Amino acid sequence: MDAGRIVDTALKLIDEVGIQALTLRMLADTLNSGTATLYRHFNGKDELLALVGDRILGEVRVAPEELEGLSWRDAVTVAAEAFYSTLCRHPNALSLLAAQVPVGPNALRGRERLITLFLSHGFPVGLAARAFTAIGHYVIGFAIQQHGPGAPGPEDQGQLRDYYHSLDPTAYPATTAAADELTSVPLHEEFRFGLDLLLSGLEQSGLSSSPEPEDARGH
Amino acid sequence: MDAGRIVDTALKLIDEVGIQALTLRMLADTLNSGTATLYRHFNGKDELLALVGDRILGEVRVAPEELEGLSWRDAVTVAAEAFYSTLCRHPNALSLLAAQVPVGPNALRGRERLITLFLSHGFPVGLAARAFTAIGHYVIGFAIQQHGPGAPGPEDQGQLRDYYHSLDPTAYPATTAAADELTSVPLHEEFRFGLDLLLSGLEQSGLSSSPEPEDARGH
DNA sequence: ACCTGAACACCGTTCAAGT
DNA sequence: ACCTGAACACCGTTCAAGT
Repeated sequence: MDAGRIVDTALKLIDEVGIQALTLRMLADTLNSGTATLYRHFNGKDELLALVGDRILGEVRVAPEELEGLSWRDAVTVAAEAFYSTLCRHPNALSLLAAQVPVGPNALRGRERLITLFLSHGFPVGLAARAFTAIGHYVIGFAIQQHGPGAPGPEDQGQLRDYYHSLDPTAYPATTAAADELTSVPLHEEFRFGLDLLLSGLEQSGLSSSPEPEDARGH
Repeated sequence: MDAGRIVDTALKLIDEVGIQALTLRMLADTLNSGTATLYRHFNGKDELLALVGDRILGEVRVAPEELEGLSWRDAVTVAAEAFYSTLCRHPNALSLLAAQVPVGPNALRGRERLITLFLSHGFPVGLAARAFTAIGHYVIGFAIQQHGPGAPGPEDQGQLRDYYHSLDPTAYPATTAAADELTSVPLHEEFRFGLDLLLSGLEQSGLSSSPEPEDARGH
């Protein structure tokens, strides 16, 4: 029994039953072992969960060829979309990526690639670092809030709409007026809307300072 | 013993010892009561924690006069800053606001006010709803990732910088080059950077559609 | 009617005892 | 040297028994 198989099994169980329901006994049973054996490979549950978090980041795959010839804006969009769609594949495990600056090997690799992307398109290092932080936080934060445990799934959007509509229109005129718009937009579109806002803002901030608007969109 | 006092005490304990360490026994002891009594007021720990989350949202205070005469961009900035600074006051409780669309009374009040703000400045209802979602998710997502449990506090930024610097510059050229920039920017400034990107993007998206650029900045 | 001591099934973690 | 059964202190939750 190697550490990798334990982490893989833990992620699979979390995907199936949720992170609250994952138990070291359950994990040990699935591996035909005992809980005490797990402690030979990890210092405790927290350390194991951190490795599961990095394991998820390792699933993000963007082939270098995919980004070739793209403008920085299109390239960042492709990378952010790949990141987001990976996170959506593990809604039950998302909370593992909150509440800490990920420093596992896969987190390092992803950070390196995105910062490199900005630098290679002429962003000064300070702007590249802050753009990375803003976009990284946005992607993870959005995924956690829309897909995390307890969040209404696509089929619960209807319930949320009914709830907004059931409010007193005198007390909540704006919310009831926007009820349909708040609940009808597909989550992926909602994600793209905010991402595009960030990138438009970044594009604009570049006009007054340094990053090249060379390599313009659409080829 | 009323429900409000239980929620207040729970939040105080979470602020002090963290959300993982909060125990119903600890909470009951602090209230000079027993755990079974708590179940007379809440269906279980999850329901109690949801109320603590809404209790935090109730701390966000923005006086209507503060927003008077401001451009929509400045008004949204004031509101987002007030929201963010409230969240920063309860770092140990932030995870309560992730992973669900908040629908408590204070969440409703805040949503109503921000959507009203957009509508009153001429945003079409669809754009107002998506702008609300994007900004709300950004504020909460950013706060959780920078201040949540396990996240390095300001004093740990130095440790993170040392860690980035200790990496092999051949394997991680961009990360080591950006190490100082990734760890030296004050968190509040980093928050403002991303918020400004979102608002700039929103401003730009308005130019090609409908929201009035009337009420221009700076008065 | 309202409260609660004591129990229940379960958790993460440890360690002496096995192989 | 590596594994693990059984125990430890603790958790959220329940309910019969108290007032």
